[in-house]
Amino acid sequence: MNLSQRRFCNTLTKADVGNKVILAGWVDAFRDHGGLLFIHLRDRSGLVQVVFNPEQADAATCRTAESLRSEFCVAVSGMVIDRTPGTENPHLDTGTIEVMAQTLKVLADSAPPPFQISEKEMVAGSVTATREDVSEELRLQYRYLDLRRPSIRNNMIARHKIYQCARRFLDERDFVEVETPMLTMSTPEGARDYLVPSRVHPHNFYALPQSPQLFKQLLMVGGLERYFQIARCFRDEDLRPNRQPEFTQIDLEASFIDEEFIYELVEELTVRLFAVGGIELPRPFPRITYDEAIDTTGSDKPDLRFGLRFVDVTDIFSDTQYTIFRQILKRNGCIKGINVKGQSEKLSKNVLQNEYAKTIVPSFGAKGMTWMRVENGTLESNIVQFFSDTELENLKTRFAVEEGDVLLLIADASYDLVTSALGQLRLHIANRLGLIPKNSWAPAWVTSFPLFEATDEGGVSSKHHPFTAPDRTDFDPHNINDLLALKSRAYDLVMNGEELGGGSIRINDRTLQRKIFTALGLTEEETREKFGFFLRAFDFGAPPHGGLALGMDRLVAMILQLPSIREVIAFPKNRSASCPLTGAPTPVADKQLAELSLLNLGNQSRGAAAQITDSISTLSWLARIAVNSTERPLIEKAVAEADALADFAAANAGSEEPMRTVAPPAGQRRPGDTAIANSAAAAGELLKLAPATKGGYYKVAAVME
RNA sequence: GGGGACGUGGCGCAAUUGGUUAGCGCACCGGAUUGUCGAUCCGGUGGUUGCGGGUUCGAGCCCCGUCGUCCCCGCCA
Repeated sequence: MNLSQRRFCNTLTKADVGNKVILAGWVDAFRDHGGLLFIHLRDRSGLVQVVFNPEQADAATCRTAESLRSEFCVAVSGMVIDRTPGTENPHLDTGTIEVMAQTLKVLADSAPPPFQISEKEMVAGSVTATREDVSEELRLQYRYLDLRRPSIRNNMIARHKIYQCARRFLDERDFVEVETPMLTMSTPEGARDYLVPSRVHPHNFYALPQSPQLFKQLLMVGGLERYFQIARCFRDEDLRPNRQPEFTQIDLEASFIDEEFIYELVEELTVRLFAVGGIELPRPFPRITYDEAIDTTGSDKPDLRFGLRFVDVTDIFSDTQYTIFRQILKRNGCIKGINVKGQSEKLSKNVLQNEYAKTIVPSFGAKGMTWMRVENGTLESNIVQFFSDTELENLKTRFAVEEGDVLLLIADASYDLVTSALGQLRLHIANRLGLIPKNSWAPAWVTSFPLFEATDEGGVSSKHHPFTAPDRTDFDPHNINDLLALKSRAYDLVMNGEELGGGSIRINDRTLQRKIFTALGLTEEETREKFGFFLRAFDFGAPPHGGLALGMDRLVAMILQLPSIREVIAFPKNRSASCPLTGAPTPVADKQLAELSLLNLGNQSRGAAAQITDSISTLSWLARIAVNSTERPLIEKAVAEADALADFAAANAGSEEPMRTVAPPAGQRRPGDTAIANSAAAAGELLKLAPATKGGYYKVAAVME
């Protein structure tokens, strides 16, 4: 059998009847009727039924066929024939024909798979047929078997088609696909980096890119004008269901363009990508400002598939007698609510008061929730008696209430808290009551983000990244309020309450960039150290440019209407960022560590003195406390004494089990009853050796916090 | 980093709430079976209940620890 001439199972049709074909694939199912024997042969394309009939095939072939088991890899040659009337299988694409086997070759036998690979319900088309629910851990451990399952395999193929669609389109629009380095420089801002130690440069590290951000901007300085890349990105953060430590972005950047160019380009791209999945997106994509999104949905990635928009009712209660509201308003708070139209039957008094007001809404961070139901044309609730007729009438008008409506209000002194809690409540209610229409798609551009957000230390940090252009340049980099009022030329593409991607128009002006770094509290020196190579590029005629990145994993999962991005990634990692298939990450041999200068094996290349020096450097680094030259000999002495004591203890310990503590654990108190401040603290010298300060605070190691 | 849940043959689950020899379905193995397609029928193998301690006459079940997985929050410029 010449396998290179084989046909794909699912491509066989009535037109092939009478032809001899060669097939290869895996045994999906077999049914031995004693003599007559059927198998479903599966390859990448799908299934076809192969029949072994002792009257058609020789005895040896039939004997081999009897030994077949699930997942044996086989090659078959035979004649395509019409199925006898009454034996067609309407649930199989190839159900009107079958292949009468002539020869059979077992290419590889198979151990029983750890879980069922055949998705028989696809064949049966029966509502009662459900695939076994296999734990995802097991699926990932045997991902190569999981990938044989038609649904996962089809996800991979669909992803491929989406990629090719993106490439074709961007090529049409004159974008150049360029690869940027995987081994690059650690950037201090943003998420945690994955670090790669350098063997050639001891104690130096590469970082895996969190995104190609700096490089794609350098490509613009480099005159490529239009760049894209399907780029792998790495972030060492804790995982969430739809987050992976390595993920894929379709990353693009263009010169001499503005926001409108990006909106047009990415809308067209997105529409084409969704069309691959047979989804027609509504156009044009609406735009909503960040402020409006927060004000009406409580989210910067609003789910616009359904209503439940926030209505502000703060002014209605300006003179209220209701104590809770009055106190909140006295503190400059606000009151917002949503009208859940015609759902009072599903939201009983009990559910509203005991579930929502007492449990669910507090879990969203709000202190409480006020609810009112429209019954017989009036507002009913547990606290309605505290409100004046005018207040109630105003509420009815403001929310345009009708019989059966339910009003849910959240009030708090903090605007952010009200919008955040009400936003979560909005989603909770919509999910619970099934208010989100199926098969609906609500793309939107979110624009005019704040450029900065306040940090805990009293400064500001970039909301997007420090290279994002602000909407105006006449700000004072030292005035926090001025900075927080700045908008950025950033934009996010959101769909159905998920962020598909985002980007911005970048800064290409040196002076402005420097001003931004000043605002971020970075000194000239820090800036040079962190971004020197990057800023230098902007001394040489950097063109105006901007771009965007789309999260491909989420995008593909959404197009294929799958809940998890792990279904569209060939070899995903689990929640603890490890790979159940390979076991990565794994320990490595000491020798390997030593070669990377990550471990001192204590060989002849380093003496004992060098080791002490090293451990003091390590301690100093761990504690983030500088050790100056006068202190160093003292600390060396102390460490040496501690080592000696440890050796002495080890030598005299005998067979005693080591103890964690010599004294029973108990609360320890300093003697006396008056507070004593450390004199060094009073003099402001307690942390004078801390190597870095920011916003008037000392930076200390996480272990000290 | 904080909180919650789970862990029982290869897989998915049960075990009347601490009481016989830990059951069931699928898978697997053997046999029967010439039109099945979730084939069917008959028979069979397979478990130190994640691991380590403890309480008890007795632990799958209770307690402590540990490992692993999942969910929520923090985190994710």
